[in-house]
Amino acid sequence: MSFNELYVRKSEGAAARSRRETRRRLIAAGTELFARRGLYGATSSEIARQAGVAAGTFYLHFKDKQELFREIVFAALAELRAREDAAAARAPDRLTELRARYHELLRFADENRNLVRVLFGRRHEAADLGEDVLDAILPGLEERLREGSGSARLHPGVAAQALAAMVSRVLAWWVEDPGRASRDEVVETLLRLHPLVRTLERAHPTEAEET
Amino acid sequence: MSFNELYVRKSEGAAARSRRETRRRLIAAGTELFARRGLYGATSSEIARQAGVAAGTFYLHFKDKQELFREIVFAALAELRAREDAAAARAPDRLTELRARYHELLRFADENRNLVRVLFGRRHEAADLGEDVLDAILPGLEERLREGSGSARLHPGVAAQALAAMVSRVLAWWVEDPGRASRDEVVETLLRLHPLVRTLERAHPTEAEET
Amino acid sequence: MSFNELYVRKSEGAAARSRRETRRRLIAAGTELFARRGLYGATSSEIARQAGVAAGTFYLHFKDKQELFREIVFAALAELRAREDAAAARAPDRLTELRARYHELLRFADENRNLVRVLFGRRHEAADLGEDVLDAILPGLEERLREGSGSARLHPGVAAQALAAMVSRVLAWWVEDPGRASRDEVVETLLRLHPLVRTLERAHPTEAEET
Amino acid sequence: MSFNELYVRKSEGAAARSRRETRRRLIAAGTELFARRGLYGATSSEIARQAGVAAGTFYLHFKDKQELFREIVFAALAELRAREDAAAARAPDRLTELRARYHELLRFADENRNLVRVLFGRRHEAADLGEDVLDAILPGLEERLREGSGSARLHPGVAAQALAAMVSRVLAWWVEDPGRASRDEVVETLLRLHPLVRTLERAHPTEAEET
DNA sequence: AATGAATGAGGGTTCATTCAT
DNA sequence: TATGAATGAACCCTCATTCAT
Repeated sequence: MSFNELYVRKSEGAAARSRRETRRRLIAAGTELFARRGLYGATSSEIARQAGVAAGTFYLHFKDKQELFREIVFAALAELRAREDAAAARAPDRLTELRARYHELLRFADENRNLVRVLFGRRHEAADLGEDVLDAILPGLEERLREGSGSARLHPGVAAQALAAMVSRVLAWWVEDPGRASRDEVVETLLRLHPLVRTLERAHPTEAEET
Repeated sequence: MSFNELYVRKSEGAAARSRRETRRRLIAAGTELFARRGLYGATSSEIARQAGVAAGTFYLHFKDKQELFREIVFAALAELRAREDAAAARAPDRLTELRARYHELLRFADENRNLVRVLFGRRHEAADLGEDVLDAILPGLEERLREGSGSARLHPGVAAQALAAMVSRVLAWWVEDPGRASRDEVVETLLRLHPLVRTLERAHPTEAEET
Repeated sequence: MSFNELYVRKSEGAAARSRRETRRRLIAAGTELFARRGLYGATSSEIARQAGVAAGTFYLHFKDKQELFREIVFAALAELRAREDAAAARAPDRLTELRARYHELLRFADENRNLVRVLFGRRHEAADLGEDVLDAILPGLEERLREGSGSARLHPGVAAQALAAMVSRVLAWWVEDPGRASRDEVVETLLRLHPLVRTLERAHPTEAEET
Repeated sequence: MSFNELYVRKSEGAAARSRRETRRRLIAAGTELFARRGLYGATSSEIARQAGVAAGTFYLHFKDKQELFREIVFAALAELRAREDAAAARAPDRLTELRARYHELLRFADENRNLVRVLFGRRHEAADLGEDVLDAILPGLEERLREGSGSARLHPGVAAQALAAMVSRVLAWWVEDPGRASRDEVVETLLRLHPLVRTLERAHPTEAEET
């Protein structure tokens, strides 16, 4: 029995490993192809082929094309958020924190261009998914804006939409050709455009203004 | 001959009028259906049906689905621009001009919700088209930013992307439910977030700041 | 205008005629293939090919495979019923009427072997459809049995099921090879097995019994 | 050697027992799923899963899906026949025997509703199998009818088909909802409809007629 | 110019079956 | 003997587009 068990265990391990590897390759292939051709343009068969597996194998790992897409998007979002939070944790004040977040964001984008294209690029076919992604981001954004906006004439809902769009588009634009602007230029420009930085600038004019 | 000519002319006129009318209806139907279902979701046959013509007629007026889409998008853009310029012409200074432009933009959006959805809504399947649209808008934007940004730490390319994204998204968000914010709130928030207004504010702090 | 109308009319007529013809051929091909391979075994493409049209054309005429199947089955049922009723109308008494119905049924079956195979053959994949077909037949059957059964120990529901099964199977069996029994033999055997004929026989023993 | 032999035997015994158990569970799962979803609707993987084994295991026990289906059907048929014969053995005359057979049949059907659905229910996808099943039943039936029908105007082939269909359909109908008719009602109705009972009734009018 | 029936390539998806472990 | 990941053929169906009328 222990023999059998061992055999079974080993076998399961190999199978499971193979399965995970296949899944990983499907996700990688999906990320690239979705980025290149969009949700509609990419076909499940092509993704499978690029992953080096048969067409049917796709459906052993994902219920349908949408599911792979979701998976890719949310995994990316989660990683991004984690990295941003880690970068933010070390910041002494809010302006520094924001700058750190943006730097991290740019670094992440640079390392995951395909992902950025899928997430924020034109050809935003995320369809229903788009809702979910934004619903996951916007409320927090709005909240922070509401807290921080003070007496300013800023409508938090409007500002949240504006901010989210601004950042996501700049990102998508930048990864298309990072030579267009240095990381610092992008970060500093985004900072200047951030609704709350105006307030921060007032509080610490020397730091933000004197360049 | 002149008789015949007259007849032909008249006949051509009627045919041409009928043709133009068919085209107009196809564009109207396309606008609505693209807005409702997106570029991929809307089918050429459905557009034809909604326009009250046969499926094949579609292709007498447009090379393919993309062409109708282009047509709709650029016609809308042109009208929008004309109205904005008209509104801007009467402004005494740049802040007032910008405010007038935004107000006109919001009015236009309110009157053409479907168009806004097609142009800027999620499900931005404009695909290759998106490039063209933005290429048509962004250079001017960038130019103006370059002129106006003065010594500020703003990268014009980045800021142009940010601005375009900000405005287009806020528009798309607002037309989904105009009750979310008053027209004034939207305009004023967008103004506050505009890269150049910060500079303007500095120049004329009383006007923009004291509310 | 009358010219145009005429043209249009003629054109519509030709198109409509062509359409009807295509539909007719799809139905014919479907009847044969469903009979030969069953609902699952027959493929929409094969039906289209056999009808001499492209695969997609199938779906211009029928929502899906099931719909063609339904169409075939109910059209056949309707025709059968009409012919039976016509045959029955001339009968002076119930036994004669029933005999006439059975004779007409056999004649119909002989002329439409494929249809009989589809309707009653083994490989009864009519699935949900089967319900509808039987629901269309059984209630009337049961009603007549209830009226006619008199004091006999017959449960009308059971007898209705039995009768429907008996007739439909015999039909399917017979058309497989009509040489197995003469039309008269089939009719007379079915008559002898009919629940109500026993009663009738009792009433008029001479007519039904003395052979 | 005898030691070794013993060991091998014991080991084989355990393996064989396990194998038989797996097979038993596949058959049980197959019976249920074929009844619920039909031959096409049930998938080999689903049957394996319900049996608690891996997909591949299915094919260690059965050449293919059809084979399991055959197995189920013929095993059921054999059991049914055995029970019927046992019940019939105690009968003093043919009418009593037939009544006993029918009662046993109903009892069996009630206890094995899934089986009845597989065997005789609509969605008769037994396909080629159907032939075999009926070929196994009908000849005997026909023979008995030939013997018993005496001078009556009954074609034995026709009557055999009719009888088989009648009984199998009534069974399938009844197990769907046994509340539709009592066991006695079903049996008595079937008896009245049996080709030979007419003759029997003539012979023993008191028993069969006077109720 | 308009019609609308027809085309046919191509997509997503399923599932019976195989085979390395 | 059992596992279960993988295969890949096959199917249903959609729709942009063509073309005879």
